[in-house]
Parts: sequence; structure tokens; C-alpha cells
Amino acid sequence: METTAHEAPFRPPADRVGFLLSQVGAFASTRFAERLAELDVQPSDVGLLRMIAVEPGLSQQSLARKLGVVPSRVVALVDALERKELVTRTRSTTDRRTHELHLADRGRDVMAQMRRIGREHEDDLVAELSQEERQTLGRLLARIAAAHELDPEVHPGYRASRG
Amino acid sequence: METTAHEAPFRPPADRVGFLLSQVGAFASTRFAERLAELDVQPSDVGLLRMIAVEPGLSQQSLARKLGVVPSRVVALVDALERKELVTRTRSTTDRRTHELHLADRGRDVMAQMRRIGREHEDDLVAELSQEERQTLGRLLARIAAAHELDPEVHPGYRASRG
DNA sequence: TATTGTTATACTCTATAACTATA
DNA sequence: TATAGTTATAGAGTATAACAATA
Repeated sequence: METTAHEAPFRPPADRVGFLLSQVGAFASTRFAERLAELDVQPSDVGLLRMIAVEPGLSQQSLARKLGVVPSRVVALVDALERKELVTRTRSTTDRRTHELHLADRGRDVMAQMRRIGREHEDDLVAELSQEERQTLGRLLARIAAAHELDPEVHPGYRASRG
Repeated sequence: METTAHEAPFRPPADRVGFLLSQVGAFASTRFAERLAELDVQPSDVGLLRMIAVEPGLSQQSLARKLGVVPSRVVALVDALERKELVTRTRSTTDRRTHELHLADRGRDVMAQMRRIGREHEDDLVAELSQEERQTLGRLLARIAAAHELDPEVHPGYRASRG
């Protein structure tokens, strides 16, 4: 069965899971970034704030290792968050080379807002699906993530996927 | 129920579909880009080649409109593909302002390879799932894509989602 | 000597706007 | 005048390597 030159051949969704994952995932990321703009926060800030909330006082080096980014990048990211008064840097008294990172009061507020925005984002994204279908989708995605050893806490970003 | 400071709270997959979609989607994109490198082709080239294959002779302007990118970017993209002898630019005889884009022989070869790589990518990505589960996942994703009016032919890229 | 954080630098990607040649 | 393609330029984002302070 042929298709004419101007018609793309139809492919069933089961044969396009790779494309659909990539496309819908990109859409989810973009939409989330747009919602975050309301808080004057970027997607890259989210992981940072969450890490600092989970483990207050950690150093920039350990943060860099946890997130899988280069230490010099953490400098720029923390600079921005400190400027917005979301996190604080304080020199450690036991090792004056290191900076202890903590959430500032405004940082805690923003994290609460982030959770609200996350729920709204989620609801909008899968509005089309029933509760049961959302569960099914979540479980299938979690299994794929686990099979490829993706960290449930860390979003890899999109370093090699531009275009 | 509380969690200790160093432990992230557990959230069921159904409440993390947004994160999982974004994370698995990014992984899919990155992995696909790595596989494409074997052909010396970038993710951004794929859509271009497919459009030119589907509609040979189209102009750079219409290509830009179809892909939703700015014309000056098409120049750079086509430059690269022409340098690798995957596409040809020929001045139109009816309107000498426009360039007609066609696949070169090597471009047709590369597209065949791309289809093979796409299948391998697909199989590896969802290796964890049964045939039935792949269908389920594909259908759920296709419904989400349709609900948000994503074009089945065009990948939006990751313009606003960095970090 | 080794490590933490920082800065300097360079490179990539991309959009905007000015430019040219054709219509 | 308007349009197709191109080029020049500038900005964002990021990695690498050199550096100062501290251990």
C-alpha cells in the first residue's frame, strides 16, 4: 500500500511511542516552565530548591554531584537564587572553604507555590484521562524510567536533545 | 506521616505523571540524538528531511512555516544538510527568488537508516513493556497529544524547557 | 598537595533585524 | 512595494580551565 507524495504515512501510536514520549515530554516541560515564570523561577531552579529543602546545609560541591552538573554552574544557579532571596549561602565554621546552603523564608513560600503549580500542571496535562488511566500511564512511565535507571528525584534536563 | 529531613517523600506515579513524562521524554530525546550521531545527523535535521521527503521541491519559507521556525534558521539547517550532500537547493525557474529543496541520493539512504534507528530506539525504550502495554501507552500518549493539539508530524523541540 | 568555590573564556544555539535579489 | 533567502549581530546557556582561599 502506497501513499502519495504529499501525504505522510499513517503509523499506529504503538509504533510511535518514542516520538510521542519525546513530543509530549517536551510539551510538558515547556508548559511547566511557562507556569513557573509566574514565580520568577526557572525549571533548573526547581531541582536545586528541592535538594536544599531535603538536605539543608549541603555544600555546592555535593549539590553539583547530586544534580550531575559542573560546580561552576552551581555558582551561577545559586547566585540567581540568592539574588532573589530564595536561598542563603553561609560559610561553614568547620571548613571555611565550603558554603552551607539553606532555604530563605521566601524560598519556603516559593516551594509551596511550586507544589500548587505542579498540581495544576499535572491536572491540566492529563485532563483528557480518567483517574484509572492516569494511574496506568503513571505506572507504565515509572517502569520505563526504572528500566533505564532514571533517578526518581533528578530531572536530567535536556542537554543533548536540542533542535 | 512525616519524613525525615534527608528523605524525599514518596509520591505515587499517578501524582507524578507530569514529572515522569518530562523526564522519560527527555531521556527518549537524548537517547535518540545519541543514536542519530551514528549517521552524523542531528535531531533538528530529522523533521527537515522528513518534510522534504514528503513534499519535494518545497521552498525554505514554507518549510519554516510548517516547522514553526524562523526562516533564518532554515538557512543554517539546510546549509548543514547541503554540505553533507543530503539535500539539494535549486533555484526555481518560475520564481528565481525561491529555492526548491530535494533529497539527494545520500539523503534517501540516510532516511532509510533513520527509520531503522527509529525502530531500534523504540524497541530499546519500551523493552520493559509487553506488546499490549506498548499499545496502551501509545494510545494514552496520543490522546494527550491530541487534547493539546500537538501536530502528529512536528516535534516542537525544546525551546522553552532548558535547565 | 588537594579541595571549594569562583572567574575568565570560549563555544553553541538561536532570534532579530538589516541587507540583496528578485518579483 | 513586497517577498525569498541571506548575513550580521547579539544574547542566553553552558562547559573548560585557570585561579584564590582554605584545608
